[in-house]
Amino acid sequence: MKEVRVRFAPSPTGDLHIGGVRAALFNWLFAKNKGGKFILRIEDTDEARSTEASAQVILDAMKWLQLNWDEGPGNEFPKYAPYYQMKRKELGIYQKYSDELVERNLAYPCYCTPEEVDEMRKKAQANKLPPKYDGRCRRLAPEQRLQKEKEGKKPVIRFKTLESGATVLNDLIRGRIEFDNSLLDDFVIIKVSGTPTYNFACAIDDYLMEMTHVLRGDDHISNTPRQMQIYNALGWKSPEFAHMAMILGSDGARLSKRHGHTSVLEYRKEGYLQEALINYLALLGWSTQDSQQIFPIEELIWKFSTDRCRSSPSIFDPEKLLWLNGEKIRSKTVEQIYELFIDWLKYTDNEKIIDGWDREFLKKAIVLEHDKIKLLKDIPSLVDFFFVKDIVYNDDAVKKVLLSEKSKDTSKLVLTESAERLKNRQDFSADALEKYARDLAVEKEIKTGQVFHPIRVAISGRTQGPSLFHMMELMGKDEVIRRISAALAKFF
RNA sequence: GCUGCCAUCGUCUAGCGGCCUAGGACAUCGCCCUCUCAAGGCGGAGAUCACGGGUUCAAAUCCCGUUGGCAGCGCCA
Repeated sequence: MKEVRVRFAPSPTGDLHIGGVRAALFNWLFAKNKGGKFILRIEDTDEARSTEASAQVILDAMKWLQLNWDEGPGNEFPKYAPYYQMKRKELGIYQKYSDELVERNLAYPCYCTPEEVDEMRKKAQANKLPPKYDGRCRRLAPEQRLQKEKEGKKPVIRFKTLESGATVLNDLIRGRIEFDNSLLDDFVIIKVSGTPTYNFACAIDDYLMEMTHVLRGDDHISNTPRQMQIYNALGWKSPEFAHMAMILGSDGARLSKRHGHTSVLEYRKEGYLQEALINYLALLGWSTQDSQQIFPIEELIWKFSTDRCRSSPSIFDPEKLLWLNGEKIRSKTVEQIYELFIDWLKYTDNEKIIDGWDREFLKKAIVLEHDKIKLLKDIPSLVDFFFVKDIVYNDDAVKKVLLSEKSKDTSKLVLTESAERLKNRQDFSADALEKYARDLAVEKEIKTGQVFHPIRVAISGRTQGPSLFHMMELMGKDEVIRRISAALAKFF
C-alpha cells in the first residue's frame, strides 16, 4: 500500500480563514488517520496579491492550531522541496512541463490580449453559450506565430483541452461526476510573466510531490477536469479527489466579514481554544453515526473518514462554537487554564492586566469561577475584584441589596454585626463561615438571603460571583473585614 | 446565461426501503438543584423530511421533473 500524502495549499493573500482551516483540518485528519503525511505548500503565484507577511501569518496560525505539517516551509524534504511555488518557478519546474506540452502539440502560445479574450467571452454569453476563449491561436500557422513574435507580442501558453467526450471524476465524497469536455475552453497554463496559473502549478506540484489524495472545497469541483486533463496529457495518474461542502455565513452566503470573525487569529484573540475551534470545525460537514459532539483530538483522528463527510454546505454557528469552547475549558485543570490564560495575555499583549496579581491566588480564584469561563478573555472580569484595593461597587447591586427601603436596615445590621463578630473567628473555612451566616440569620430572625447578599455586595461590589463562603475563605479574614468596614463607611 | 453541486427542527446533524407517531447537539422555554451568577439534572416547544410525480405491499430513504440556495465559468487561487 502506497503511503498516503495529502496537502493544504493556501495562497498567501490574507489571514487564514475559517474555510481554510477546515480544509487544512480535514487533510490533516485524513493523513493522521491513514498514517500518512500532511504537507503544506504555499501557492503564491498570484503576483499581485501574495505577500510574505501573509504567508507567515498562515504558518503561525497553523502552528497555533497544532496542525503540524510533516513537510513544508521549515521542514523541507530535498526530494520534494521547495514548498513555495514561486521558488519552484525559479527552478524552471513549470516551464519544463509547459515546454513539453507545447513540443508535443498539447499546448500552444496565444497572443490574444485579455481584452480580446474578454470580448469573445461576452459574445459567447450573449448567445447563451458558455463563455469560452474561442481557440483562435490554436491553429496559428508557424509563419503567423513568427509574425506576432516580430510584432513584439508576448504570448501566454494555453492548454489544448479535449474537444469532445467527457472527463469523469470519481469523487470520494460525491461519487461520479461527469464533465462535458466541449464546455471547457483552452485555459492559460503560463501567464505572460512566465508564472504558472493555479490549475497548472497545482497539477504539476501535486504530481511531483506525490499526492495520493486531494481534499478541498467544492468550489474547486469545476477545476478538477482541467487538472485531470493535464495529468492525462503528461501521462500521469491523477490523485483521488474529495470535495467537501463549503461553510457559509448565517444568511447562507459565503462566509465573510459581516458574519463576524473570519480569520482564525481573531478567534485566538477572543480567547477561543484551538481545540474548540478544531472540534467545532470537524462537526461542520462530518459526523459520526451517533452524532457525537465532543471529541478529544485523538478520537477525531481515529474516527475520521471521508465517507462520513456530507456533501451539503453548512452554516457556521458562532453560538455553538462558544458553547464548545466553554466545554473544553471546563474539561481542563486549573493549572492548564492558567497556562492557557497566560499565553493568551502574552499573545494579546495584555499582560499588564494581571500586574501585581499573586499567581497562586489567581489560580485559586480561577477554581471558584471555573465553569463560568467561556472565553479566556472572560477571566479578568470574573476575578478582578479579588485583586483591587478599592473595589468598584455596581450601582444596581448597591441600590437593590444595600440601600433599598426593604433591605437597608437588615443589611446595615448584618454588616455591622459581621465586621465585629468575624474578627474573633478562628476557623475561616467556607463551611464554618456558612454556619456563621446561617446562625446569624436565625438569631436575628431574618432570611438567610438577607445575610448572604449584603455581605456579597460589600466584599465584591456585585451580585454575581463565586460561592460566597469560598470567596470569603480565599480572601481571608482581614480583607473580608476590611471590605465590610469600607462598605459600611461608604454607604451607611 | 452556461455548467456543476446541494436540499431532514432557527442552526449543526443521525437516518442508506419497514426499527421513524424522524434520534442527538447548540440556541430557546419551563422545572429541579442552589447564597447570586454559572455549571449540572429533568422536561417542553420546535421538521407537512423543499415541492410535484412515479417505483414498491411499504419511501426522509430509490427514479424523474420542478423550485430554491450555492459554486465555477480570470494571464485569482
